[in-house]
Amino acid sequence: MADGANETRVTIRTVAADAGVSVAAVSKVMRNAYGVSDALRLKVEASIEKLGYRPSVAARGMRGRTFTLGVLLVGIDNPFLPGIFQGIESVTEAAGYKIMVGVGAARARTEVTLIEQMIDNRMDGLILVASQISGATLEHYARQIPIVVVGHHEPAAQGYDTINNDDQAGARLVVRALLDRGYRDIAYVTQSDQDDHLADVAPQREIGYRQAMAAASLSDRTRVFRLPAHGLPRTENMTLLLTAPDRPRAIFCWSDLDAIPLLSEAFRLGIKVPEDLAIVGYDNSPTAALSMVALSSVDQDGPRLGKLAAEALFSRMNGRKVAEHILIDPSLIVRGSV
Amino acid sequence: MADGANETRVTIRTVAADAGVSVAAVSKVMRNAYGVSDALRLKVEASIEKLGYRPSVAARGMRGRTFTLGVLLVGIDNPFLPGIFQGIESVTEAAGYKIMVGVGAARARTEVTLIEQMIDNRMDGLILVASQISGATLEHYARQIPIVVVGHHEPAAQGYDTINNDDQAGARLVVRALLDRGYRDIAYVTQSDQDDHLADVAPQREIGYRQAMAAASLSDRTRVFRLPAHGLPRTENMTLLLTAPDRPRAIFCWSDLDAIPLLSEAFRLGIKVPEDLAIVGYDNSPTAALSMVALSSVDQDGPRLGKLAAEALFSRMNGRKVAEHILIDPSLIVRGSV
DNA sequence: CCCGTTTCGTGCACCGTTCTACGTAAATCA
DNA sequence: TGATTTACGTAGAACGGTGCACGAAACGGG
Repeated sequence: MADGANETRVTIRTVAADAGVSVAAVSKVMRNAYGVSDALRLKVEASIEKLGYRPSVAARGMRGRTFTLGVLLVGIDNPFLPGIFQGIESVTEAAGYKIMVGVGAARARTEVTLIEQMIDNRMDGLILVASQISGATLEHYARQIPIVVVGHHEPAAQGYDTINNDDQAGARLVVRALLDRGYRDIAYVTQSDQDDHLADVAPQREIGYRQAMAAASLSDRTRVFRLPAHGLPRTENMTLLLTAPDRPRAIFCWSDLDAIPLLSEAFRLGIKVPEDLAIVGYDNSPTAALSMVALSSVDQDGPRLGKLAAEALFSRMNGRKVAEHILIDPSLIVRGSV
Repeated sequence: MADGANETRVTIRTVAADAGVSVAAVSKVMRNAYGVSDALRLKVEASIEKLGYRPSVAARGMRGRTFTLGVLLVGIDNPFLPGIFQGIESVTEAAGYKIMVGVGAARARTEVTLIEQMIDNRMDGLILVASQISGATLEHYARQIPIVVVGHHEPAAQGYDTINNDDQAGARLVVRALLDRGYRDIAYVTQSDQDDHLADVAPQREIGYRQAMAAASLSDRTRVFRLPAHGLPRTENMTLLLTAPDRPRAIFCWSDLDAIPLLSEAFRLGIKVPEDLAIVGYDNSPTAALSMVALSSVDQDGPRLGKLAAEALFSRMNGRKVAEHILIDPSLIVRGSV
């Protein structure tokens, strides 16, 4: 079976033969290791250039490092991923590391498979973004490969690092901004997932929401709506929420991912924003910034999160054993929706 | 240097020792190769299960296949990628293949590096989505690994397959719909890239636009605006275009990626859509479907494209040598913007 | 009962790297 | 000048699998 394409590959041996040196010498040049004369280096580099030699990552991974990092993303269409990804890249590119991406589809099962896949591919380290995987499972894999987690709160974790924006603080920011503008009837809209960990961002934001409401002595006005995570009923539930007689005066939505459809649905129903209903989201997605959307949203500075994550991973790969848990401050971007 | 995590890995030898058989026997079981008794298989499978053994993709890749496909995406924030990706996954998952993603950032240089990266990682095949790489370069890599290209027209390519929606037809669809509604002063807005291949989708759509205008004897009304590909001047150019005294009456924009910001800018400037200006995009992104955006757009059925691409790749991996070039029909989704 | 086939399991030579250990020649020091 | 270093380059054993070639045992037909 299977070939479909072939052309004998240029290996380290081909180069060694061409340059008239040993395989080990070529290897040394590649890794710019100690004990290589300029003459040898030049000879080998010339052959490499001439033959277009590239070392096999697979083979290399069997002994040394692969200079490749794995990045596991929840999905491909989440608005806050591009920023984080870019932040990661800015660091890894400078360090000469390559990135391989896995797309987890927000299913823990898939994510686990991908992590194993990346370990099996001998990546040097892993960054998990908004992973659904439980803390215990993470500890398990963290024993096999350096791991840094973004968008998943596990402040007591020993084996891996976590980098997050302070979701609770972000939520408090939102509630306080709404209170400042005179809103009292503020509800929180969140996703309800079957396997909902407290570690996920949505529950964290809920905590912040409750804290801020309590601080304003509005605990009794606290209301939380949970949207089903998958399927069509999601939109229907939004419509229900928006057309209910006791519709809240202001909604803080866990993510732009839901805040934007919610806003759209409000628009369709002729509900005026913010005159009839104020809405605030989270993640400050590009769509929120569009002038006809103008959704206020919390910005968690994805590029910075990504950068910190990559740096943490590198320091961990270089031997740091004690876990690091970083929390950065989010900021609220106010637009027409409040 | 570097370890940060370790725990001696379960290898094929560990399993062999545990099951009391040879390494080769375990390998045979893994590959369900010929010549394995049920007794042996059971013994080995029990050990695999017990030890939680997973074969190393890297090691395996040095001789056999890795059962991993590489998918190269232009970027991470392009609205038409999720659909394609999902289509690919639907096929590969069923076939028991894993997917590893590379993100090309729309730079040919980066993309080339990623392709090599994937070849070096011994992926069994590659799907390139909206790649910027030239046909000649693709032929080169296609000799090393089976390749299928999506969103890049190269109908004469010999070494690899192309799967596309008919961009010319999609553009004609748009122009005809606008003509039907009485618009005559129809302009095309495209991105202008330094290395602009005719193979890319934007020039293809331009061809379709010109064809349809010519067919309506409106060649003299044909106008094409080119937005710079990178940097801030992009938005400024949009503003310029929208505030020009001879602003077109209708705009067909090469992609929602630009059509949506354009629409947003029009909104900000108080230009009424469609009363003062009609806009149509391409890719039918989720944002276009929002009720306050309501952008008409061409749908190219990403999931179908992805599915076809994956199927083509499999058939190529199974030995097909003659290239396949598939073109599917796009459809126009009409919304409030025309 | 003998001999040619199958069937099953094993030994071993790869695959393309890395890296330790070692030999040799040149450079440095006393 | 002889004894040490130091610098350079090379063998060769890993790494974790695959898959060919081979031998032994079981099978089956005449």
